[in-house]
Amino acid sequence: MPAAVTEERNRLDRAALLDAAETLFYAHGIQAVGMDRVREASGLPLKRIYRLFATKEDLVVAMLRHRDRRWRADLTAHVESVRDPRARVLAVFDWLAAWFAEPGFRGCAWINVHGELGSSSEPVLAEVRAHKRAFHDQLAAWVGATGAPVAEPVFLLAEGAIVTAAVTGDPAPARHARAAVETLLGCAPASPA
Amino acid sequence: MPAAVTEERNRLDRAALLDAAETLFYAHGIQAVGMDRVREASGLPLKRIYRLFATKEDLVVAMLRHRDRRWRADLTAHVESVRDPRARVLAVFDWLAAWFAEPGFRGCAWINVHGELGSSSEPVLAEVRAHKRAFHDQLAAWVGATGAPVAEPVFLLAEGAIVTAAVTGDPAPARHARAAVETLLGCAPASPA
DNA sequence: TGACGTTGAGAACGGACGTTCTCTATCGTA
DNA sequence: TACGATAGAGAACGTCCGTTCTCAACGTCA
Repeated sequence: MPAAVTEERNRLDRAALLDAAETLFYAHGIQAVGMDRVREASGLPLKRIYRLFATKEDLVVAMLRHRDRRWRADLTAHVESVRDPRARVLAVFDWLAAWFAEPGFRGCAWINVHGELGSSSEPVLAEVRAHKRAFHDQLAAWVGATGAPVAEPVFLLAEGAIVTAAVTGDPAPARHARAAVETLLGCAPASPA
Repeated sequence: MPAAVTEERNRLDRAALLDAAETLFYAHGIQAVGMDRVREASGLPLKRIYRLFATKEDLVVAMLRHRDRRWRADLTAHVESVRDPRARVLAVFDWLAAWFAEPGFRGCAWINVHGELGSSSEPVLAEVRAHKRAFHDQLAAWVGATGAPVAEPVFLLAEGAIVTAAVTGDPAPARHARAAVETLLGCAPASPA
């Protein structure tokens, strides 16, 4: 069998596996989902799964990276379809509002996994921090383009809206955060610490 | 044995058990801590534990309620030692900053447990929502006393600061949130949606 | 065609979990 | 002192987990 064909098959199986793992782990948490359910959902034999990822921890890390790429690409596509810098920042919160209203929304996958596993897995913790830093830096760049020095509070409002929408099951926090961001962008306060 | 003595013993054992459970569950998560570790840490025989709480889920719910009482009482004591309404709201974020800097800080116990168990346990979910609503309402009362209609964003900034401090391990979000709250309290915007 | 490396399907393994049971010791009461 | 209910210590039970192993089927190349 040509190596190129094997490679292509691995690529497709990896994608199917990561999609199945993401759906299950996001919906139920990591420890509540056994590898057998991942096998069942992905349609891949357990042996192949373990050849693609040596341990469940490896699969979790890869799943988080997979989700990170898609999540940030979707957000960026939505936000950067807008031209005006202030409107861009507000568009972040419109995107959040739409996300919160999706069926099956269960908050931030990275915050959830951090709450569940804590610091018991160094690679997972690193992945969580990498995602949050990437989101923070991206948001800070969009806020920076408006000239208002309010990147930190805008980030905190986004994070607060995500966890609050998750816990309450109500998408309203996106509206509240958006209104506050409008105020902050318009206030031009002395630069914060 | 007089009933009163038995009652008193149960009360003391319950308190020791809830303290031990809180420490373990907060540090490592719910599913990662077996009942045997709770027994070891509390010094109580397994049989007595199961007479006080019929299932692990019952223990988790009671532990969350126990922590809720202490957490909100500590916060309230700190905040209400201040007189000026605006200073009271800012004192919330000073208290958060001190909490974030404590050794062993691992974020909000209720958000963590929600992320871990999701909606797989109805009683736990209810306890999480009850805590968040109580904190929200308390904070809204303090913000309301300043006359500024910014209860929602102040709450979201607090939540965002808690999760961000937990994930990054850095207490700085408390300062950033505090600075933003000062701005919001001073801005007097048109009342938000 | 025939030998062989690799695969798929699922059983098997070792351990951990929540919960219950056994057995002995203890204590209050007569 | 003798007895019955209760408590403590920990073994035991049934289940589930992550991971590995077995074994039959298959496709590939001499």
